[in-house]
Amino acid sequence: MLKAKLKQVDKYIYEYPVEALMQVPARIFADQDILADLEDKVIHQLVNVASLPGIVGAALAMPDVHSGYGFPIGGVAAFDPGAGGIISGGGVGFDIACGVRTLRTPLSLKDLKAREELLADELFRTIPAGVGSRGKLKLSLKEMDKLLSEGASWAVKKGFGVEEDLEFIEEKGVAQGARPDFVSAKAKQRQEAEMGTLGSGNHYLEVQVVKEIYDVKKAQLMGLGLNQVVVSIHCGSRGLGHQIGTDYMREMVLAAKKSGYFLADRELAFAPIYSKLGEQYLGAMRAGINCALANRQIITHWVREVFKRIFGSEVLPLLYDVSHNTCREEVHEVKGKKRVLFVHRKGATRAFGPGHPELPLKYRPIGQPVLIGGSMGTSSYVLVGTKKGMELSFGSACHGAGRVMSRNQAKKSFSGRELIASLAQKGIVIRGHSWRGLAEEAPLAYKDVTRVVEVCAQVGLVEKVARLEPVVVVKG
DNA sequence: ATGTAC
Repeated sequence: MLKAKLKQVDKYIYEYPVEALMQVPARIFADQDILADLEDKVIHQLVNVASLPGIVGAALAMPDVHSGYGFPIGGVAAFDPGAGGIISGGGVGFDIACGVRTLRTPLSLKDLKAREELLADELFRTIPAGVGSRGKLKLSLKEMDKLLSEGASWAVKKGFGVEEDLEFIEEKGVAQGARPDFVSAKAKQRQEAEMGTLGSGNHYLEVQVVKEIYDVKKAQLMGLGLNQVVVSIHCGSRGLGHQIGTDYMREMVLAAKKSGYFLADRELAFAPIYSKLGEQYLGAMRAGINCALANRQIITHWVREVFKRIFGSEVLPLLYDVSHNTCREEVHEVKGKKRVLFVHRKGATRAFGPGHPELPLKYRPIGQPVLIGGSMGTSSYVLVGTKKGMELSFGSACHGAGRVMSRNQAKKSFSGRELIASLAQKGIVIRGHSWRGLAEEAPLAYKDVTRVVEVCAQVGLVEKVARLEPVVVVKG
């Protein structure tokens, strides 16, 4: 049991000390319950990450951590390119730039006036979702390359959304340095009819109500009030991101064999940031980020059209958009020195503190909005990043509830029909594309998101602003 | 997460 070697270093911080090939310690943000459920495999994966060349500080795990492909989901690791730092496909994940965005509406819960069923039908009809879902757009190769270079900005130019939206997306809606020429033809082919689709698994579109406010001032600044209706979209880069992951993880394994790098786990294959393969993956991954940002932007436009048809609502303003599967070049202060680092966040959200120059002026005084999606039928949270988070976690926080049960296990344990009945009892209207898919997302297959958020808040990585509850859920 | 196996 690797868990036995964990030492508590602070109230909710546990550390696995440096040993063998580790360059830095591993650190887990958790309470007793989360620790009790922690898989040994997670610690093993963290130890592997902590042993990678050029890692800085510590290999980190958020309270929603669970084991993933090579690198834990809920993991954060920063690398110094000048110190031999690496980039790993497994450290980003297959669904590149999977993320959440939240839109404000001018409606309060009572304004829905029992039109939840109609709203659910219209959203379900308008936004394609489900495994292998194909959209209403078919892109030429040339157009695809523009999209991969320009992200959400491409979508806005095409009439999906408004210029103001870009201000409220990380990196202003465009990952710079994207290289569509480093993305395989196969990846582009898979995506040509998938723009503006939600996908499956834990991806969703939810109409939610602000149920609780923890910080009135910050909520006001974000334009959130009690009982207000908002819309959250959780999806990613679909087939394109997955194919980029597949292509480059294979290349990274081959490169290791060729160059004689030691791989503790072939799923955690990597390339030096300063290498041809490292540059290629970075360029392709950034193209994947742009794909996901454009995807959420297109869906946003269709959500707005539905609200306009049903409620006559004007444009629903974008509160913010976060991506939780990325590797980004950022400046961080380490032991009093500013360093350029490549921060992997896999199932972890960027959570920059107040004053950070990357933040839109509107939010700069309070910190970056951090959007946390719950499991199906449970709460979501709006948080903000903190100064302490900049010091403890390279400005990062959790991303959601985190699985405690595999998809297969959940499929065997729960029935989609029963889930819908129990959600209906809570007054939640749900539309899904697959019974089996619904069972995989049963709330009991996940940790309690409230506890996960509480640990992040207690450690000081974030401050709580508001809690949202679903009213209408559309699943893939 | 994923053209739910290459």
